[in-house]
Amino acid sequence: MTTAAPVPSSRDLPHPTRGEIRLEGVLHALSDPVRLRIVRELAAEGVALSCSHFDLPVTKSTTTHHFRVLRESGVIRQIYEGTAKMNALRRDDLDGLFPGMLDSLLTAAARQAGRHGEP
Amino acid sequence: MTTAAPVPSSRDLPHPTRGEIRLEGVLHALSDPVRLRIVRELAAEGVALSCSHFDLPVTKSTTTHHFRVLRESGVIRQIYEGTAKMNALRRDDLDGLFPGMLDSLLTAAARQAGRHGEP
DNA sequence: TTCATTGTACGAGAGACGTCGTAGTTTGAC
DNA sequence: GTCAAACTACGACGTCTCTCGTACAATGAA
Repeated sequence: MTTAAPVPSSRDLPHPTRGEIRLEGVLHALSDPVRLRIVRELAAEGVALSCSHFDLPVTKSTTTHHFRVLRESGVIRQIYEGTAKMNALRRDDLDGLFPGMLDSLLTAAARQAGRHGEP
Repeated sequence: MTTAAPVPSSRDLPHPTRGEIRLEGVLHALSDPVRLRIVRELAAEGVALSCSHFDLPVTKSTTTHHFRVLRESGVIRQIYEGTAKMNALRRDDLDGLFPGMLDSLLTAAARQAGRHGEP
């Protein structure tokens, strides 16, 4: 194998195109506490993260479900990388469609998290 | 009776306090097309509107349901005024809790509406 | 090949949701 | 007192959602 080529593994997953992303779907995806937490962490890290990186209060089956909801609503992009599945925020698409919305939602989530419990 | 006093009629409805409003609940409330439409219209008019002012593609029972979801999530405030029930956006509370979020959501909704169908 | 890691598929259960229709209550006007 | 208008309550329905457990598939390493 060569060195740096990010060879994408075989199987790939269905994603909505930018034009297919619906505001209602995005809001629904973010209205679940587990998913909102995932998105907050993705935004905070700024890079793609594997599913197993997250320490969520649900089983693996349920985790898979939540990541699928996020993907199908257009919030994240998922690609296989070896045995891991990497998840990245679709920032470009969301910012292109709804300028400023994602950031104000993330800010709102951070404020709420700050008010209650964890900083 | 006197002339201009906005005498509030007897029965009143349960509303969450500002501190009880949860982001997830607000996002869930706005993730339904009918409710998003109601909120957009309330924001556009800027004043309280009666339920019957809206021409929605659902029955009156369902309309009542949607207004209740909006009220219980903290998005709107409802007060009876005679036989009508007036609905107003809780702008102050939402802006206080989540600065800028409501406006960016409304802008996002307007952009999406502009892209598809009606201007 | 064997094995551990990572994640999926499938089915199931409990509950919430969006929708409706019918019957009822409250209010204000006549 | 009567009546129409505005809205609610309640029950029902089909669907979707969140959750889980078990069994399975793909990958990379030993």
